[in-house]
Amino acid sequence: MVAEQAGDQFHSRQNKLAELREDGWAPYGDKYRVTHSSRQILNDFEMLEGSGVSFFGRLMTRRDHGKASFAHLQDENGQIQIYLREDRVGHNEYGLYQKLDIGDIIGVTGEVFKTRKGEITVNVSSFKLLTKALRPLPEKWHGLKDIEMRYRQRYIDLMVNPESRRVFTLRSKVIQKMRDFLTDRGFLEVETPVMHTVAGGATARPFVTYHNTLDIELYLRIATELHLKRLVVGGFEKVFELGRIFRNEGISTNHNPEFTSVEIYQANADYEDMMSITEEMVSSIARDILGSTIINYQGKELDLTPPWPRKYLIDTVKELALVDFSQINDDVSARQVAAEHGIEVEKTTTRGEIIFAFFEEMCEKKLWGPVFVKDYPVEVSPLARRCTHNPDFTNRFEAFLAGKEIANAFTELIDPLDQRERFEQQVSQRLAGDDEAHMMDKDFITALEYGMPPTGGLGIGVDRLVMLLTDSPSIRDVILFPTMKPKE
RNA sequence: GAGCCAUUAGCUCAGUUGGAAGAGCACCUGACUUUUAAUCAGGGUGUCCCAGGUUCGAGCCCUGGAUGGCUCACCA
Repeated sequence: MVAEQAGDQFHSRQNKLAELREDGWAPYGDKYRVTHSSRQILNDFEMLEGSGVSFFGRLMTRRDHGKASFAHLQDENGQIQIYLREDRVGHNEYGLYQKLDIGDIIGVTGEVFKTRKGEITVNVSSFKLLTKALRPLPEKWHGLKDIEMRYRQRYIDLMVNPESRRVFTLRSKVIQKMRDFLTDRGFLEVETPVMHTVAGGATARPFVTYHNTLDIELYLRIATELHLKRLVVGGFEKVFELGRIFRNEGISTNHNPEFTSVEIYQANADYEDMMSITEEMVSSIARDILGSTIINYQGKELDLTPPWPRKYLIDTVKELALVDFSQINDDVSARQVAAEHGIEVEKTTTRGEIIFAFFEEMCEKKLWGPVFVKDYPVEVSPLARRCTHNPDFTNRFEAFLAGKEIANAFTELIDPLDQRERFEQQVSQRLAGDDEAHMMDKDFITALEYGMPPTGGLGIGVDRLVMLLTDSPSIRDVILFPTMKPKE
């Protein structure tokens, strides 16, 4: 026997792989005929005790006792113990078993029983190696803690950290419930382009790409809004799109360059209707998945039970930033107040932008919520309808949960002339150097000129909602493969 | 982009004042037919993130860099 390469479990396993092949075992096998999963065996033990079962899983632990051995096999939903004896499986197969490593995937067949200590176990009559693992698993007791490796090599995280599997299973259920909630209410799920010639629907910097044969630059979408509204123009009265959007901006515990949003549009509706949808959808998802509308996030309680309070943005600023903008009615005095509070302004900054800046900088994080903050300044809401009795503000709201903005919605702006002016305002900001300002979308204006019914629209940040429901502190904990810099 | 922190064995981590690189699990050798963080006997398997520097001597001190985390900035 060749001496082991010192210190290298990878090479040790490669040697075993070669030995297995020499001995005629196939280290990468065909599918195994299974009858049960680990969970089914554990759940139906009363019924299955004494009868034969077949299942497969990854070898996670083993306790060898000479001519017998205990081990745990893990499949998608759990682990179950197996018991092997040489006099049962045969000398040859037991020899194979002794060459197995933790991490290998095997299929087993045997009878269900309970050990002296009371653990449901399968007494193996035969087994088959399905997949040889060449790399060792992280430690069985502490799991994989290295955050960087958990993100970069999520497959290891999923193998050894049940909590991680729970988070992503729950994420999937949240999205499923969202779909059910909307389709049950007559919303039509649609798919609109991911590659845009004009990146619109939000104030954000887009990713730019290039189409060879068309010889044009294309943008990855920063929102689904403008295409969905075109569909409302076209006559679809209730639509939604659940999908990935991309923003070429900073990365933080609340921002990933690609993330998932759901946007919902309903004809002949307004932002009050969108508030109802938001609070009903979020609370019903929590109730269905977590069993309660009162959840815990990072050690604090968050009561999602509807109705959620509604507060005017200007009142929120008055309350939390202690500035009463109802008494400050022109740009000049607003800029003066901003300067007094250390909020940066330029000569052209307007009262509305300053009110919004006060809100973002001094109020948002204090909003544990849930709360709907409503009626935003028109300058920062270029796609929202103006309030009937105050054209400086719009019928827009954002929903805050645990200090995070999770929804943004408005009564949509359907007046094509006003929309054109708003775009022109954005374009002039863009020319002045604001590369996050909106671009002119002429076709969208044309669509509005054909006539869009009064419409309510809503966008929800799915990742942030999943963070709340899974009690995850970072958005990277709820995205399977978060954006990372290459290591080398 | 800035500040702070982290990076040591496959994994989780210790490493004192600058003086011969450690533990547990994993792994390797052997024993063991109901164990379960199995046990028992033996074995340390390492680019101390990278590159320089100071020093008789650097995991430790200094400079620069990489990646990650947190905070801030940025950002619907």
